[in-house]
Amino acid sequence: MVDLSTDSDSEFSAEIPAETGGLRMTKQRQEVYRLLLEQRDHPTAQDVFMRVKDTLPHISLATVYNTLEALVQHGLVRQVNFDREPSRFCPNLADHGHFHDKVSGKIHDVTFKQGVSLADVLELPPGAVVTGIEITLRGELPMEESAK
Amino acid sequence: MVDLSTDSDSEFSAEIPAETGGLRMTKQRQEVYRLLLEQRDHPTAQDVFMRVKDTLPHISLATVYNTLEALVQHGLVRQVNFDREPSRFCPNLADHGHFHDKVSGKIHDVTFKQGVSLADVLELPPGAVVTGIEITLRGELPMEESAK
DNA sequence: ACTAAAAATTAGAATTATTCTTGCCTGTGG
DNA sequence: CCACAGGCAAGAATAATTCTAATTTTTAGT
Repeated sequence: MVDLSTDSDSEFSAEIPAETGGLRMTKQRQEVYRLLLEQRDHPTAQDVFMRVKDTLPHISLATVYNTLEALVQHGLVRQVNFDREPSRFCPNLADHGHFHDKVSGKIHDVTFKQGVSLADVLELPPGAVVTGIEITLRGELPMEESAK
Repeated sequence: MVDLSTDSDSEFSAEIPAETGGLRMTKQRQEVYRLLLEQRDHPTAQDVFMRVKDTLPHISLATVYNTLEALVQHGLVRQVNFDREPSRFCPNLADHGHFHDKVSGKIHDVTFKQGVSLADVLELPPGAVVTGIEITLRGELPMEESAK
């Protein structure tokens, strides 16, 4: 317990770190987030659960779900869905889509070419305000590439 | 699957109608398919179930699921997913994406502008062979338009 | 430090969309 | 008529996720 000054006027303690989007960083959230940043292979909640147990053996699956939701709400992580498969989680915040390789089962991030905007490509309903985009590609990669 | 005739000569019975992609058309399948073609508002399996009961009161939900799956397998209908919501079904076979209006809850088909190909826009992994694309937009439409 | 209030965690129950199982029915060909 | 294949219905089973209730941890005030 660090004893903070009991001084009356005083500056307030550090504002919530912008980096975490105002999310209180508990052990569990730190570990889950760190793990997502470290292994960027788009794990499911189950995957995260199994991995995080190495460092936090007592964590519960519910906490993993709660944590992932909190990270998503606070904009630190994106939730990605393929058909009806379990959701996957991705710490890449840049605008991007996902290529799902049928052969290896791996998912690759796919960025947009410079200078193109989706509006250039799609016949949007007039007046539409787009707040979110999701692009999913399915296909195959030659072996050498999918081993990447 | 389809049993090809083992007969030596003989004409074959009428070829499977191309229109149905080789799917045997029962009452249930006809109704479900007709309904999808008629009300193109991207219904869920539940929606279809409720609607089709008007004409086939004894149909079961399992049959609706089976039928929708069969229609999808045979390429007559597309299955569309938004996040983890129940799947929706869409008889529009042309390449298109979906715009999900938060306000009205309605889903609008979004076609590609002429002459653009996704490969022009995305930084695909080298060698990638794309077999399927899914584009989902989320946002809002001004009132007049969403009433359309 | 002491305490009350707020937020997070946990374990397990509940929910929900979907799939599976089992038995019955129907249409077709021999 | 009989056998067989495919379809259908009803309900059970499954799987991902969410909810509930109880406990623990953190925060803030004094």
